[in-house]
Amino acid sequence: MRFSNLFAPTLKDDPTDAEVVSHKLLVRAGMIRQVARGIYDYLPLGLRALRNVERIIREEMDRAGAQEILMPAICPAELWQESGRWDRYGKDLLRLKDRHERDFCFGPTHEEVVTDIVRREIRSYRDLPKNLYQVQTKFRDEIRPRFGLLRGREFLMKDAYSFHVDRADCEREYRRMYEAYERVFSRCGLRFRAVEADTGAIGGSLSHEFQVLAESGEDSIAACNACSYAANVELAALGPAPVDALTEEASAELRRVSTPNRRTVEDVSSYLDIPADRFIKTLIFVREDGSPIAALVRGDQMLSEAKLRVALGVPWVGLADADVVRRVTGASVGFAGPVGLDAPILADQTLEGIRGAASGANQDDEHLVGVEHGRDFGDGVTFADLREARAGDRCARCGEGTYEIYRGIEVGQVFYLGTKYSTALGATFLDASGQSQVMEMGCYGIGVSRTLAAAIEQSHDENGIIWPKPLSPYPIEIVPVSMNDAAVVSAAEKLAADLQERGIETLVDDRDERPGVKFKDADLIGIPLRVTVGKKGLDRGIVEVKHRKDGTVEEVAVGDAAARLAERAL
RNA sequence: CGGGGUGUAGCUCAGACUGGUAGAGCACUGCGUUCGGGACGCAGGGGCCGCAGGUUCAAAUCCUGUCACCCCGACCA
Repeated sequence: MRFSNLFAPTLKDDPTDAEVVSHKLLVRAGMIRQVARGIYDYLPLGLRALRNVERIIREEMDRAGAQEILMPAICPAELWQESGRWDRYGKDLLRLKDRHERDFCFGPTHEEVVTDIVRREIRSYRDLPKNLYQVQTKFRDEIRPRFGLLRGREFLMKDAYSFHVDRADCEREYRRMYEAYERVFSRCGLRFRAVEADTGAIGGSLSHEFQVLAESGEDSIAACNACSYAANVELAALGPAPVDALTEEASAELRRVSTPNRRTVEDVSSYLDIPADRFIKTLIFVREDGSPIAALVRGDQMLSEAKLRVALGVPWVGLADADVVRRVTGASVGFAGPVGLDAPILADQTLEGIRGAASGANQDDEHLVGVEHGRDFGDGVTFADLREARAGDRCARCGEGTYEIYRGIEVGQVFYLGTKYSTALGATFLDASGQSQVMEMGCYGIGVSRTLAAAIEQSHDENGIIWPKPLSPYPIEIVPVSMNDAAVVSAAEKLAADLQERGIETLVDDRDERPGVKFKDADLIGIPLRVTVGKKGLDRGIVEVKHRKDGTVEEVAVGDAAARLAERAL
């Protein structure tokens, strides 16, 4: 490809609306342009890189035995009503009406549609298992799209769904997909970690996320420094042992103290001069049916909603609004406490046996001090692992190591779904004995466009993108230093032709620009190998090969260049 | 949805407080000089100052509304 002909409008300045580096660089390098909030054009270079991610995914999915299909982007409401998600999915679901006023949605995920295909066509255990995948544009009307391709509303996703005769077979496929994902992300040149994950709105009971390690990531993951266990912090298992000896605090008299308008742990802590870890933080939640529940964690800890859901065995909980809080506690938000509270209470296990603690008094502008588990509250309290893991917390899996916390960008997730959708939609088969059985399902997603952005988050410098070789729009860029020097131009063109003969497509910067301009753009665009063809080199019979990654330059004899480059480009 | 911010040339931004001929740098066009890390000179082109109302002799500037985009929060593969 000749640069003079390429549609790659590069920019010198960072666009003001971009915050993270992948967004800035993708725009500056002329690879994407925003069309609307969270919706982007892919220009030629960006699209080529995106296609590379797709290609790797397809190769590994096919290798793992999955089959590609393509489902509609626009899906009829009926299927979503059948699974119950039409009402439950919320505003992320973009709903549309056709000219006949029939309801449709732009598919944010395709469990319903794929399950519908399978229930209509598969009747026998002999037809199972099946793993069907697609690479498709999805739309989720996110509350707050941001970070360019990392959290768009429209995005490219690979989603796969597998169907099985029993759980064991489904778990076998789960492992196969897990391994396929490891290959995909390794081939993309990413540093990543597979972590145990929450199953969220999709449902199911076993799940791993594939997290690309990057400071700009929106997820926090906890990884044990002694064993192989890693999990999203909202789920990372913590042991029952208290992190410090709260129970050794002397028993104290229960007293009521005035705390006018001090609602947060921080406020009350500084007002009463009691450290935050001596507080029992009481959060009121409601379940799907509206029934309230109180969740207790220490004042210096963060409650994990995911862990609370798991402990309750429910798919959803939400923080109660002010009215519910008043009804349950008799006070406004900020003064809830476990003593005398008339609601089921779940408490983090580190609170078991706590003494001399402070908590809300269930009365406006008052707190209690000297609170003691067992003496002042405890009846009907269930202890569970409810808090978010922090750096230094002991790993509950091995009991040896402690957690280190990393930021991650979730680029893929695998789920064991069980029979949630197959039951709702009636995807059944006849087993060997002629009995009707419900299919076991798994689902497996990769954010294709997000993976592209994640690669840049992880691989760039102050001058621009540094593409991992397998993702680069072109393997090699050739830069003739001057277009006015016939020898330079013809050497560059001959090299491009020789490489083309070897099946390697190059980007040749044939623009009549000053060398500095071409070098800057080459760095920005980030192609891994840059061949500089200049008079100085040609006089000595060499061209220069510069590695984008580390800036090293090697001189290669003109005659050997094509062969040498062909080796390196592959 | 709540809080904050910004909309002026393709990009980055001045101008607004104090109303009076719409600006700079980069980019773009032409000519010339230059040519190994974002050159220089000369001459040009390019604007419904987000949109709609209002105030005024006069509005980019003041007022009201509205739309878009960005940030923080709640939410989320």
